[in-house]
Amino acid sequence: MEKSKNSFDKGSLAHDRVYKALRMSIMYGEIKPGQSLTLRGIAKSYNVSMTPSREAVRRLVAEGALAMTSSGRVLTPELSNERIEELAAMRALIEVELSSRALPRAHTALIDRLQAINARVAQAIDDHDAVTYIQTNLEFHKTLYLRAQAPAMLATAETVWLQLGPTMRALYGKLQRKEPPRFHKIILSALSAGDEPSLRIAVRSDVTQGLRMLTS
Amino acid sequence: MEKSKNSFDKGSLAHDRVYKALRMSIMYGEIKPGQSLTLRGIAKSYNVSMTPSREAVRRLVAEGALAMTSSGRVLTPELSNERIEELAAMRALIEVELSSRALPRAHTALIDRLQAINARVAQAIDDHDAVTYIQTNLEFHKTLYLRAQAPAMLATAETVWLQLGPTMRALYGKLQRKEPPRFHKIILSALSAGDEPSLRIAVRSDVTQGLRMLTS
DNA sequence: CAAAGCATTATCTGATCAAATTAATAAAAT
DNA sequence: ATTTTATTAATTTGATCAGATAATGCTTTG
Repeated sequence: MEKSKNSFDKGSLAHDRVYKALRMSIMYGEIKPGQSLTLRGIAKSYNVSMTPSREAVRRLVAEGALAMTSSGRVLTPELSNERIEELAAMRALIEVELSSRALPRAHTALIDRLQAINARVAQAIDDHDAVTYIQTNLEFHKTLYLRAQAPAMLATAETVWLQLGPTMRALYGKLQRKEPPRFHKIILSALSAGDEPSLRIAVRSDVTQGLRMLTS
Repeated sequence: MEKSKNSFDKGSLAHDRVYKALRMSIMYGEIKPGQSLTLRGIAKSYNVSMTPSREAVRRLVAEGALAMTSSGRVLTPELSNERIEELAAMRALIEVELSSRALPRAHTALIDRLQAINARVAQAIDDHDAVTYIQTNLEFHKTLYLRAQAPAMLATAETVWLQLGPTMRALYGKLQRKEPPRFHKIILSALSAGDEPSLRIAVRSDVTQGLRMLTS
């Protein structure tokens, strides 16, 4: 099939494809902090021109996933300890609320799915696969929060994840994990028991623990 | 002086000028919900081509200030009651935290400035000037939160304000205010007294009260 | 009320311009 | 003579515009 350049199928616009691809690379930590990107380079990688590339980049800059110098150069931001602490606090704030809202709607089917995802997290740890680990870990949280029926909050949470992406990758390198995150299991029990206070504490701990290690 | 088209003075890029102008119009409620915009129209209004206009619009869409149909048409979003309730909950969550963090650094100079701003809020109410009311009201909050030294949280709060802009304008129309928001005064007293629990309750109430009226 | 033609609109590419970065070269100091 | 600094040229890079293309919405007609 020919590469029909000018047929925007409305589901696959050029800038959107570029955005999604870059977003994944960043959120899952495939791009390391401080690395610089050029619009022409991005354009070439995805077989598009500069305009859609710049739109994708601009969007990611707006979301805090990329940084721009005063001259318009693009690079992945290196976060200060203060910024990491602040983002971790936001995760705690928002995700605790999301889990609370999800709790009344969390039935067995959901818990089973979470358990399955958690198994994949464990597998990624066994394989020493950092990208898959981050990906499945976030999938665990997102699957739960989706039940909260709070799209604006979820979007905000994902924006924070995006900003922490490169950092989470660095984190994974430091702590040599051997076992799946223990708080995930506590989250699952609290969910089954309908125990809101425990759930809130467990989510807060899960979200905070790792990041705290980086700032010390 | 000639209209030098291709001199980007780096402080005044075309897309940035358009973005800032549109953002202000939206946040202060000058554009009413449901109103539709065209890229060509925006481009013409600001004497630029479509490319920077689209970038500005895209950014605002990413921030939730504008919505796009599947065909790329731009319009100010009309928020459902659920969405309004959710955004108000986010304001409460984040702004309570911001005020808590600002409290230890809030000295007399800051409180004086807040009092001055509050006087301008009252003036705007006297003048029945909705735009200035919303503007100064947000300035009151922002001035306080700036002291929290938490740029990521503040940015998130401002994004929420942006999404609520058109709604806040509608709100102002419904409740015919005669006096300045009473919670502002409680916030100021709590600040002076260093009373964190009162501050948190006052901020939460101030943020929640008005929006709640809209959803009923 | 349905269909076809017309006008409007957004998306993308390629070209052009200006700024910024890098490379190269010359000058100066140790 | 070697290293450092200053200056200048060349290259890279981002921002913008105008034009071409295709999809969408609207109007008119059967």
